[in-house]
Amino acid sequence: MKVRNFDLAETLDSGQVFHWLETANGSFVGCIGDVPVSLRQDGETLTASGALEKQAIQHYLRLDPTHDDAIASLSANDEPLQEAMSFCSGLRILRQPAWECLATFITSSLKQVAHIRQISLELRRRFGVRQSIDGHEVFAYPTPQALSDAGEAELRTCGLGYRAKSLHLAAESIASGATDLEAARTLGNEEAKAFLCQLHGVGPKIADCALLFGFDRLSAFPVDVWIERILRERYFPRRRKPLSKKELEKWALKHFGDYGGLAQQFLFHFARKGPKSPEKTKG
DNA sequence: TAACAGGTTAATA
DNA sequence: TATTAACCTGTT
Repeated sequence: MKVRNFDLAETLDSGQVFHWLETANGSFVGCIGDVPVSLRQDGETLTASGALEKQAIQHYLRLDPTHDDAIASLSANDEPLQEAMSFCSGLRILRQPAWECLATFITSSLKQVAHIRQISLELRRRFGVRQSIDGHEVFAYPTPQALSDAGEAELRTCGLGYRAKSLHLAAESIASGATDLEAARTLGNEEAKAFLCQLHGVGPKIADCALLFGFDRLSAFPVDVWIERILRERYFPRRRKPLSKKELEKWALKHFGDYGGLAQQFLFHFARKGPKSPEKTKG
C-alpha cells in the first residue's frame, strides 16, 4: 500500500512499542495483537505479509486521515514543536492493544529502552503464544491469565526486579475480572487516568503512556525525564525555580491541547535522537 | 567500582 | 501538600 508522511522504522523505534525485530533484509517482524506480521517499507510503499487484513494494519499504524488532521491542528506558532516535527515527520502514534501496552509500561519504570525491549521479549518468549512469519519466530504478548498463572517469583526470573509484583498484581486483577480494562474506554480522560492509577505500580506517567498508546487517547501527555528536560529547556529557559513534574503536566495539557500526546511523541523523539541529544553530543 | 536509569509507593515533615 | 528513601537489575 501507498504511504505518505510515514516512517516505519522511526515509528517502531520511538519508545512506544518494544517488540519489533528488524531482520537482515530490513523487514520488521512481530505481532499485531495475536497475529504474526512482517512489515517492510520501501519509500512510499509499505508491504505486509501475514494473515491480517490491510485495514487492521492501517489501524494499528494509524495510516488514516485522522493523523493528518491532528498534525494540521498542532499549533503552528510553537517553535520547539515545529523543529521536532520536521526532524521526525514520519512518526505516528500506534494503536496498540490495551493490555499489552499497559503491561509493557508497567515493566518500564526506571529502565532504558534496550532493557525494556529485553524484558518484553523475554516475557513473550516465556509466556506468550509462539508464532511464525516468513521463517521468523515471533511471540504474542502473554495474556493476563498467563502472567497471573506464572506467579510473581517466576516473573522475577525475567529480570523484572520489583516490577514483577506490579505486573503480577495487574495480570491477576484483570484475569480474575476484578478490573475490566475495557471499562476505561467509556470514561473521560481524567477518570480513565485515575482508573488506571488504581493498579499497583501504575502512576501518572505509566497511566498516560497506556492511554496514549493503548487507548487511542491522543491528548494524554506522559511526562518523563526526557520530556521534563526538553520542556524546561525549550519552554521555560529562564525560570529560576524549575516547574515541578505535576506543574509541567498541567501546563502541557493546556498548552498542547487535544493532540498533546502526538506533540509529546515528536518532542520526546527529538530529545532522544535529535542533533542535541545526549548520544549525539557525547564524545 | 559505584552511580545511574523513560517511575511508583510508602513514610515523613 | 511537598520531599525522600527504597525498590531490582543491567549498563556505563
